[in-house]
Amino acid sequence: MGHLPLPQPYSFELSTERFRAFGLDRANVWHDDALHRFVAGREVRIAAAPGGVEIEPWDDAIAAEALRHLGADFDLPAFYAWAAADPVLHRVASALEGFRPPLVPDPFEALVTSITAQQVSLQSAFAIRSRFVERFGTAGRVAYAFPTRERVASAAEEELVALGFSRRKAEYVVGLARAELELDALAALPDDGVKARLVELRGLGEWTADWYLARHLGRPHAWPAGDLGLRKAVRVFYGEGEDVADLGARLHPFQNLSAQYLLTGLLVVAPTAATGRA
DNA sequence: TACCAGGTAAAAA
DNA sequence: TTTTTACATGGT
Repeated sequence: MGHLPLPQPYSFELSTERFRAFGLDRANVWHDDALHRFVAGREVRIAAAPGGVEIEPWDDAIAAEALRHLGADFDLPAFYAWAAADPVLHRVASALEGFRPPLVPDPFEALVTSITAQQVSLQSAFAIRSRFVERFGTAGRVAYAFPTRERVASAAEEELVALGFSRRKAEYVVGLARAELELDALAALPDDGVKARLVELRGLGEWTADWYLARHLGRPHAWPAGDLGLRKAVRVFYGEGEDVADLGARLHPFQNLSAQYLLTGLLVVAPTAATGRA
């Protein structure tokens, strides 16, 4: 067991909202007031602790990956100072002080997670993805290790269809697993380069590439302008007249944090307005 | 029941 | 070149 300090401010409660809001994700299990998932190859339990989190079990590799996973690299004080000039963002950021968007540690997990969420509700996506994780992943005590690329490469598309994947998405996921592209190498490329490589693969479009930049690589300027949830959040917080692409340009250089604050704001700040009837 | 939900590729016009 | 359609599940 180890104590992992995180840059302040940090709210464990707000930062883990995503793991409770949409149903069960077998690879990121909220249980017993803690987040259970595989980090650096081992199943860990991450719980709130003064000034950060406590992690069990503990070693240097786990600590390093957990830091990144928990969003330690985001500069929240700089973001808040900058957001103070925008009344809308200031309101949302103030209500979510200490929210650090978690990053998906594994690139394959990030992409498959996005594919499962294409077009369908997050509730549906979580349900289908959990069945996939249980079928092809490795069971731990509480959580499952997300299926490896190698395991999925050897799967039959028909096996995914049986879990509720559309035939098209089953082809995307197995095709991605079997593709030549070296995912770890993408981290060395600029945003545009990452997107160009990803959208060459069947089933990975601009939306998926944007979320890869935002949720896996943690790139500051990522802005998934086509995302339905983000579009709703912009409508709710900025009003009908606001153009999502224009707003993205205006939110430079904090597009990623802005997008994630607006989306979490839908869950936490304006649950009533989020119905779209406000 | 029908419609919508954190898209994408392929067919049709 | 631009527009339309199919896709599968879960919630309402």
